[in-house]
Amino acid sequence: MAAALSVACSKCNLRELCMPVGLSDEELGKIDELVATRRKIKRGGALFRNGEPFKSLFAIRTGFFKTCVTAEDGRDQVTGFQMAGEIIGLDGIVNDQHTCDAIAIEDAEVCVMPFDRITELSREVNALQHHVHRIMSREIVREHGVMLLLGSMRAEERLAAFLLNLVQRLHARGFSRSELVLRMTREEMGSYLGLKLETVSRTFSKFADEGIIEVRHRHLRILDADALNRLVNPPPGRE
Amino acid sequence: MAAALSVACSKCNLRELCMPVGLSDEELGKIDELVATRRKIKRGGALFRNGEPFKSLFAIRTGFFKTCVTAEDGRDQVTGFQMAGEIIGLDGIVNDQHTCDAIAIEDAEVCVMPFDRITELSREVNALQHHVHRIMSREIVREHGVMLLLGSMRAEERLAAFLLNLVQRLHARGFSRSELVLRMTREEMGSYLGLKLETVSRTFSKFADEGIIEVRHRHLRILDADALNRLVNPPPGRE
DNA sequence: CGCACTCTTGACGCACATCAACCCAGGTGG
DNA sequence: CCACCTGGGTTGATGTGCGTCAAGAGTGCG
Repeated sequence: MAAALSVACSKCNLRELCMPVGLSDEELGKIDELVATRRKIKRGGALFRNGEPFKSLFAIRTGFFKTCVTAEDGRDQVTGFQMAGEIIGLDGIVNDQHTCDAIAIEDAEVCVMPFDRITELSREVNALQHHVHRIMSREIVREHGVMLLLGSMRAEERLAAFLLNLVQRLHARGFSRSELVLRMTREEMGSYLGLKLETVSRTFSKFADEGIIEVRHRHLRILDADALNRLVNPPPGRE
Repeated sequence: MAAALSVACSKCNLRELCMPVGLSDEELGKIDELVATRRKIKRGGALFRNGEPFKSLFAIRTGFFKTCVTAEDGRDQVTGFQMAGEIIGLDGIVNDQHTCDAIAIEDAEVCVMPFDRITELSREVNALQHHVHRIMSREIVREHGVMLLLGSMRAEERLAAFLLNLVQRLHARGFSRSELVLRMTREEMGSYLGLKLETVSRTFSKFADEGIIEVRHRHLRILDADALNRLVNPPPGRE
């Protein structure tokens, strides 16, 4: 019943990111049956779209996604950027259909995990059950943070928070703590941050002038992470 | 083991709001053991606070809550308003501690559902398992909507969307489709909507001038729901 | 009755949006 | 290999929606 996959979950180097830890050998064996198949998505392609029936969650193996919701009048809002090891598709569970678009912003590959397999297995494997709960809860908490950002931060603070979050996640995947390649356009960042692309661009330039970062197109180097941190959490003294 | 409660879940008139539907008698009996106890919270009191250990989810029986996250520098952001039948506390699951404050904005009573009972029982009762997933997914989708609102709507659109959402939820609980009492202050609405209280007040006045609503303090009557709808989803023709 | 809190309204300022011109890099085809 | 084109990015000038500051009215609780 286990599909012939190039790499089983139990052997995957992203395991600690998307799977529960501390499983017995028997449980690991079961977990390997979670992933039914893999799917490759070209840059610009959709993993799923608003309105499509929900059947599976997806674990990102390689590549980068954005998710966006679209208002009926066409305005849209990027709700998140997802990278390797992250789970995508949770929005579809409530009504058995997806409520946002997931678009690859670079060539990507995902592990397809049929949701009914997940529910079945999480009745047997407690760690998996807890893991599913944690992933959903984490997403809720992340969105709380975005609401704080959108609701009460200024442009510089938003961008600083965004950059810090990005490098932190990349660092957890073995990349540099100070250097990164922006996978998304200024417009996509702006949409996520509730800003226009010109404002994003200007704010980058301002940070660069102040010696906080170095930007060349999509290559970004953080020179003064403390300065960014101070922007996000203004220093004690004025409130 | 079942606590002596005034009203069992199986007999509760809010059952269809917070519990799964279509249970067998046997399952209903089990569900009745979910609620360990009840807790009353006075207006202004906290159900839980950021940093407190997470043990239970709460189903609101009566009253009204707000949840807010607080940045390290004191800025805070209302992330939602919750009413009877809604579940609160999902943010605590990831790290076994709450990451926001839940404050009663009017005298309230909640059903305390220990999370380990929930996980245990949802291994036996598939409908409960699915229900938990749906509740969390619904919260994620709701927050997507808030992000759209905060990221790309103007003040009037935000307030219109907020009012429509409120009456719709109240209507689902048997209240009027056009008349409501605002349980929260202008400042709390503002925080939720990413606006200052003066802007909220002015926008109310503007709506009233235009004959869309009638406001007297916290009593609000919607005179022209279509006008509000048009604000949220601008009519086809200009985009 | 009086105090504290909430709400309203006005005047003014600013952060960000808008509009517009231009640059740059990469891909394509002759 | 170069000319061209297209999409992404930067930067400046100008506009405006909402924030800020301030004064005062209404409401309800002790």
